[in-house]
Amino acid sequence: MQNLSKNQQIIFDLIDKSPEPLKAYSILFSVQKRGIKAPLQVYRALDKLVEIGKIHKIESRNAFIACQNSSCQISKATAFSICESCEKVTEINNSNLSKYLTCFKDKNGMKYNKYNLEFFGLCKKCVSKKS
Amino acid sequence: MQNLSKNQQIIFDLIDKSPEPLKAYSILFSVQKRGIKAPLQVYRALDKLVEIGKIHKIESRNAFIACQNSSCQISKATAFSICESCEKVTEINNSNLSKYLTCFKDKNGMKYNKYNLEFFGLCKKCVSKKS
DNA sequence: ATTAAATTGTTATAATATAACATTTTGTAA
DNA sequence: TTACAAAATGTTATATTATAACAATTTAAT
Repeated sequence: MQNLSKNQQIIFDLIDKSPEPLKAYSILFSVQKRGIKAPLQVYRALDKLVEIGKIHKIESRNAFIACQNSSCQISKATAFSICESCEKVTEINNSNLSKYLTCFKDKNGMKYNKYNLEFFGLCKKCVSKKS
Repeated sequence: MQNLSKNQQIIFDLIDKSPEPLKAYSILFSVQKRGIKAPLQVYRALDKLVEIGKIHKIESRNAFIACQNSSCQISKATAFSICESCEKVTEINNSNLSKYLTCFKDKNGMKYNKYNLEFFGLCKKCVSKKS
């Protein structure tokens, strides 16, 4: 596995340390003190980090999270749980699920090589708050 | 089920007739002749149509498609196949899959009430073109 | 008729993302 | 060790997607 470039490393470190998904412009704001001044610098690093599987994009939130599974692998099978109250996002690492979806074949005869799944609901904490 | 308002109906008809997912600003362009002039008018109709389950948002594409299943139900369990070559999007209606995902429970103890799944790959046509 | 909820109209602006072009750095093979 | 290609960077401008805020109108149920 290749090493990260300077900008990629700066941005990966930030995302990796964050307890919550980060948005591109919030990343931009955070790394301006480190010399990254333009949106495109952020987006290019994000694209690369996604491509090599170090981070994932949470599509429904336009935000990025560090990979929690095997941090160097290209990610073709991603699943997340998202709390609609506190917005906590967790990567799901469940071999039964990934096996089921990787092997899934629909009647349309399409050959899948990738999937992304997002579950929505209330996390434990938020469920108990509401009761 | 309630009737659609004027703007909602105009925009739903457009999406429903389209063979491919439509983006908000392309919708705006198409309906300007019918008196809808501002982005917000489009987004408000889209929000409502999504809420009542007449259309779905394809999150990875920021585009909207008419529901192919039971067009009046609130959609809490959506799955799509997306061809990465021709961008054709099809709603997957597979009871085994929806049953599996609706019942899925992860070890985090979170209570899911909704999911969205997007499969990516090559459709039949595009697979044969490449060979 | 009254009234609350939903919808519409409108202007402005926020948030997300890419185009285009020039330069520099990095890895690798002659 | 130089030369070369690929990757990464820097920069300005702009495209695309989405919402805020406020006023007016329509709809549907009393």
